[in-house]
Amino acid sequence: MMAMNAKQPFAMHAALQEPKFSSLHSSAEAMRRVCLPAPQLQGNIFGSFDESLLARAEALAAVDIVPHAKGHHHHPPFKPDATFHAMSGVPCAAAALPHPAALAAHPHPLPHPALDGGDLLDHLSPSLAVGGLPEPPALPAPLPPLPVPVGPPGGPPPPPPAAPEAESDPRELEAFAERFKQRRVRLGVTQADVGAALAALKLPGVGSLSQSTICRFESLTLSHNNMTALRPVLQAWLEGAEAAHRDRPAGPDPLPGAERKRKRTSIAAPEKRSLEAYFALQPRPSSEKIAAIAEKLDLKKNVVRVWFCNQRQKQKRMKYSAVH
DNA sequence: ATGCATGAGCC
DNA sequence: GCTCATGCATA
Repeated sequence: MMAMNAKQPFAMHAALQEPKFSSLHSSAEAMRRVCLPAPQLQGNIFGSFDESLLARAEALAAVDIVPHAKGHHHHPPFKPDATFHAMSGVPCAAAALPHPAALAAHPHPLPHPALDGGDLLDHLSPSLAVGGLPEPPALPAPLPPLPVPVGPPGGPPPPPPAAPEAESDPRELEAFAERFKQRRVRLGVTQADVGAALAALKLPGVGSLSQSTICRFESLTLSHNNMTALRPVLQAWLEGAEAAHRDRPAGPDPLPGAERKRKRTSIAAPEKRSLEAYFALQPRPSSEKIAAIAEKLDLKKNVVRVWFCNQRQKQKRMKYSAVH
């Protein structure tokens, strides 16, 4: 018993979600909508081929994707990887950024949609030809090793929270995330520590966060919105932590305590490959289709449903959803 | 560092 | 049922 969720991180759940970047998201949604055939039409198309499509996806997955050649890897004519496809619309954020390091690279199995699926996949690629993007060559240093010890001794320490009307520039966030990590490590603090420490800040509406979230923040694997919301909080912590560090560089070792419970079902590789193939064909399968897939793969329907949700969510992570 | 999951809010 | 922010459990 006891309150397992006695905390309430942000009051920003829905409140902060759409308001600010609604236009961004809307456009993304809009595009998706435009691209997707009408629900009924969808049913039409897939209705007729339903089984053949599923079978295809399966066959696809079964036949396997990577022929692990010795000479070289693989060089698909195009990136079918649905997970990263959305990126094509973000030349500014991802393409123009020479991230020095970090930014976990995800290994990607890449299903092989070099078939009819290609047609279906077409709608996933916006193929947006950005005409005249006012890309300011102003790209400050990739990242200064140690920016500035924000702390004028004796004077009023005005911690600049952020620009009044900050544009939440993706590059700015990237830079901050990286600096944050460096300084955090410098302080000898773990991601988990940071998460826990946030509660002590007693910022309105801010509780603690998990190691996962801190990690994701540092690796920019959060939505742009999420990154933007978290930045001020983490910045506040960082400043406070560095200040405290100047006082007493050593602190007592934190709490160990632990209680485990929850379990995590893991989807086997073959099943995962099938799911990826299905996803490439149809990222938003109907409830019925999900049920069918679940049955074929011998997985619980809910597991499949959640898997699709998570896949979609991945598509929207900062790196490529930071569209403009 | 990430995969699968939960839960809130919206439709 | 979906999206989003987040987290537990794990590779």
